[in-house]
Amino acid sequence: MNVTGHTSRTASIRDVAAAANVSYQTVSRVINGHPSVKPSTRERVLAAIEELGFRRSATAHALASGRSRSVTVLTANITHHGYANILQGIEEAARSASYTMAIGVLESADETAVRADVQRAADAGGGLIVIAYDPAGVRALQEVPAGIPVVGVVETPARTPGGDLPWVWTDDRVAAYEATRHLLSLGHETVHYVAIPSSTRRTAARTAGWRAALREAGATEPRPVQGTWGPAGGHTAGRKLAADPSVTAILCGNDDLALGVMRALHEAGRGIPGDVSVVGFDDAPHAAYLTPSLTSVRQDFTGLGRAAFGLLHGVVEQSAPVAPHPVSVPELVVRESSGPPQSAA
Amino acid sequence: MNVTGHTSRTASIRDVAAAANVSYQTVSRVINGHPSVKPSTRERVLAAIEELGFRRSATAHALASGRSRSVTVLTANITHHGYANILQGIEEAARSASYTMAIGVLESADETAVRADVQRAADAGGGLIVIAYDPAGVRALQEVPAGIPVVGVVETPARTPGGDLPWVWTDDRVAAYEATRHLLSLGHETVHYVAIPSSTRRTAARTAGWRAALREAGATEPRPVQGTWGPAGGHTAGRKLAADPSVTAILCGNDDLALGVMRALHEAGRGIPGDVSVVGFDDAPHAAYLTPSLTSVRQDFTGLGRAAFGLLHGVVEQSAPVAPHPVSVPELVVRESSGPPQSAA
DNA sequence: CCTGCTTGTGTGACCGGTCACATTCATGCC
DNA sequence: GGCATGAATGTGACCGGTCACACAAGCAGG
Repeated sequence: MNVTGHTSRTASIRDVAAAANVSYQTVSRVINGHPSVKPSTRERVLAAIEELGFRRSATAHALASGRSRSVTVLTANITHHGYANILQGIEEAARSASYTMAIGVLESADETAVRADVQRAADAGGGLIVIAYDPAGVRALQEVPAGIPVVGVVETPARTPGGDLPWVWTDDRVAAYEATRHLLSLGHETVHYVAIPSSTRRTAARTAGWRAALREAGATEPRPVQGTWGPAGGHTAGRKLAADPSVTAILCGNDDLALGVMRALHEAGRGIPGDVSVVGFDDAPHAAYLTPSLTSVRQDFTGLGRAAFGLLHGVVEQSAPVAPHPVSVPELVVRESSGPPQSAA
Repeated sequence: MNVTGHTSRTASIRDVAAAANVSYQTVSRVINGHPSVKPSTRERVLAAIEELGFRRSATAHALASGRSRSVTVLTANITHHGYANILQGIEEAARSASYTMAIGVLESADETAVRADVQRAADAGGGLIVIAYDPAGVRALQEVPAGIPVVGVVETPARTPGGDLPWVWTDDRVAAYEATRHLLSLGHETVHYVAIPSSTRRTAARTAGWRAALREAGATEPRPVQGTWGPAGGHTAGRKLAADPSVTAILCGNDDLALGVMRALHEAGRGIPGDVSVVGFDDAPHAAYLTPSLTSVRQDFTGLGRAAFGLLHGVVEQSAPVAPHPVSVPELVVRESSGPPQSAA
């Protein structure tokens, strides 16, 4: 509110200086909390600031100081559970560090498109966080020009080619391994897997963990069924699996996929977990409320986002040592959708 | 990639000028596509730009020109279906207008907290879009200082107090009305309602539409049950409703709420839609894949987001006339979760 | 041939801050 | 008393662009 009635335009540092009868530099000192300003002067300046409704321009500050106090997050998606919660975590951490968060959505994995997106993000000036869970993200991470501080949220850490990269991740491999072991230990002969689209064909962490558990148990290794991110993909995959009576246990790359699979099984008249056990991934909010409730692997995406920002902050302020690290250990939450196979029941 | 091997620091307009042997102003003309530059000169400048890897600083551009080409979206949530898809729509539209999208999450509805958030967003310089579906958002919308271009995504348009405000919304009232009529026409005596937290106690559009349909049909009007945004709240509400055998039809403020309600009904041994019909709201991706699949009201949140940006763009460039408007008409999607009451079956 | 307009280009100021350095004045110490 | 020292404040340049205007050259018309 402007009590005096008319605010022509936002007041600048020099306007304040004039009003307080000091130099602009003194005003700068006051707003930056510099110690050597006489208390009486400070008072005067603060009064002028208040009176003129002065607010320091973030743009000018960024230009002059070189520090922009902003992060741009590059991601191929913002609506799915995992992505959205990572964003949430980044925002939380950013806000408490007085940073601003911008978002750039990678619409296509096409090389030139991604390059353009990365450039736009880089032009913004601040640091970058790239969610590299998919081909578009992976490519974006590669495409970031040198010299720009960047942190990657990745599926699997690379085998550190040239030193440590500022990356964060969760241990999906172990998570999938545990989930698969859970099903095997219930007595299932083997476990089928409906995969999320992965960042790179070869190193899908979840697939690897699943496979490792099967191999270790000497179980047969079915071909993973390729899914999408949403329930529709799960439904399609589920229909195929439902047609095969030998299938008694299915691990899904995420909870939406699991939902679609469960629906397909239901439509095919197969009971859960009576005929087929289903396990999801991520423990999205709805997993616990499905009928049957869904056994899943809980992931701390928000914490992952916070960690990503923390790492970036360290890089930018080059205070903290930059070390990549996984965040929390995923935790298996057993619910109604998984049980022993019928023959063993 | 830098083929020459070493990029000291990002080249400025004057570096390019020196390399091309022209004045910085000519470089400025080239990058802005000004017509009166001799083709040969333009070539030379472009070559220099390419060679030095010059990219115009968005910060400096914003400061000097006064236009920042950025939107900041203020919202209390980014993970729920509706909010996330609005963001998605805004981003799409923003990207195609070469705008940048920043997000500020309103953590609390507390007045001073909201004010601080709004200030931070305003300091960024660009336009503002406020999602005012909840108390925090509504307050934020009020708190935006005059002179800053802002568009509100609101639940219900105000009865235009002082002229038209730049707002967008969907017609939730009609949507809830239709959904309620659907249930009544199936033969239900009345319809219970589990509400989402609304922006203001009095003018919840969904509640109003529901109530209008009941009144029109001469049905009794049960007290709406207050829910939250997530399935947990629906579960709590559902337990109460499940305990009342007279309840045969429930309308839920969103699909997550409906999920929780369905779970509670199931736990209480009540069949859907045999004993109780359930209708959701928003038609989230999982609605179609639940068992039973959920009757819901489809909302075009992405389109709403795009419209919001379009309106803001019009305000900022003051080209298009600024008129508030609802976007699409919500559409009822009937699925398995709603049917005639048992007595009528 | 001079005026007048267009095309192509350069100069200086400015956007709203920060930074490095200069200056003034009051002390403290020898 | 003279001088180094630190506190308090001011000055000019600069960050990387844009804007308003000046200016030179080319070509038309009178």
